[in-house]
Amino acid sequence: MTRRSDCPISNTLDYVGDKWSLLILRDLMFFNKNSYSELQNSDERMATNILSKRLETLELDGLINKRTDSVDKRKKVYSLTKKGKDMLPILLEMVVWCSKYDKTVDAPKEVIRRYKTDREALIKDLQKNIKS
Amino acid sequence: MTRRSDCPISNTLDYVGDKWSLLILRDLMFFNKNSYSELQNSDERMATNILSKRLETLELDGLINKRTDSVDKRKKVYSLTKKGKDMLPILLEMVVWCSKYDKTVDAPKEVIRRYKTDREALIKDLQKNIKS
DNA sequence: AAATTTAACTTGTTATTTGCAAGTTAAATT
DNA sequence: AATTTAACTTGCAAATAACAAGTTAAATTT
Repeated sequence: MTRRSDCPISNTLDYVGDKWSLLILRDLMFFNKNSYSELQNSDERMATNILSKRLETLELDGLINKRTDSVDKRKKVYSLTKKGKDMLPILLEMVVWCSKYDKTVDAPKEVIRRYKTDREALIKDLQKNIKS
Repeated sequence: MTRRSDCPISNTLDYVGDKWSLLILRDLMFFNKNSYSELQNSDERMATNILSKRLETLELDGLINKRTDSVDKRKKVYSLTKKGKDMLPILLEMVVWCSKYDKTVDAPKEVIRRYKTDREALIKDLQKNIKS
């Protein structure tokens, strides 16, 4: 999307302010998914053409990398760049907000607990565990 | 929007995962705007019918309140609920992320500085300053 | 008190984006 | 050689957003 203003929030939304991009980042971040088919099979069931387009723009925007698997040449491996991994705090805050206001949601309790005591360390830990 | 899954991130996006909602919250949060015309005149220039619809759903979702101004009856006053104010950390993380990766953006330096030293206090301060 | 302005919308209409179903291609497996 | 799998693409319908213009009720000006 074209830049709407000089506001950092607006600008961030120009990157990921659509219905799907942050869910792709979530899957790469928290569920260690890395292939097209894994991404397609998440609970929200994104349409294949939309997934394809989003992956393309996320790559163009430098949030993810795409490479071909060295053993299975059909397979493409998607991974987060540093820029992409650095969106983790945004997603974490969404988890925290939602688990406060919607108790029916599947929030990981251990994450919520650690968030309250040592947020910084939690973020580093979570980022460390992301597959490159 | 209808709930896509039980994921807290997906669910948060079902509230505010469109192009405009978070910008409305931003204006109410950081710029102390409270009227329709003020919201309409932000840099991104949202179309009036879209603004109208978004305000309606944000109110239905319990993120904002709408009341009639006591002196000028034409005027509607929009304000954030606690639930809405609690989205501030999400927006703050967007400011932090974007100012790290796009130096051409108008990020408030004092906020970025305070974020690094005392995030907690900064959030409370910013929330305290929001007009009810 | 009538005419004008203002705030907050609504109503068409067009353009863009999303969603669904089916089809394609190249590589791997049977 | 035939089938399956992974990662897409294509075409079309439905939903959403964008643009321009019009409406309504209250306030202000003349």
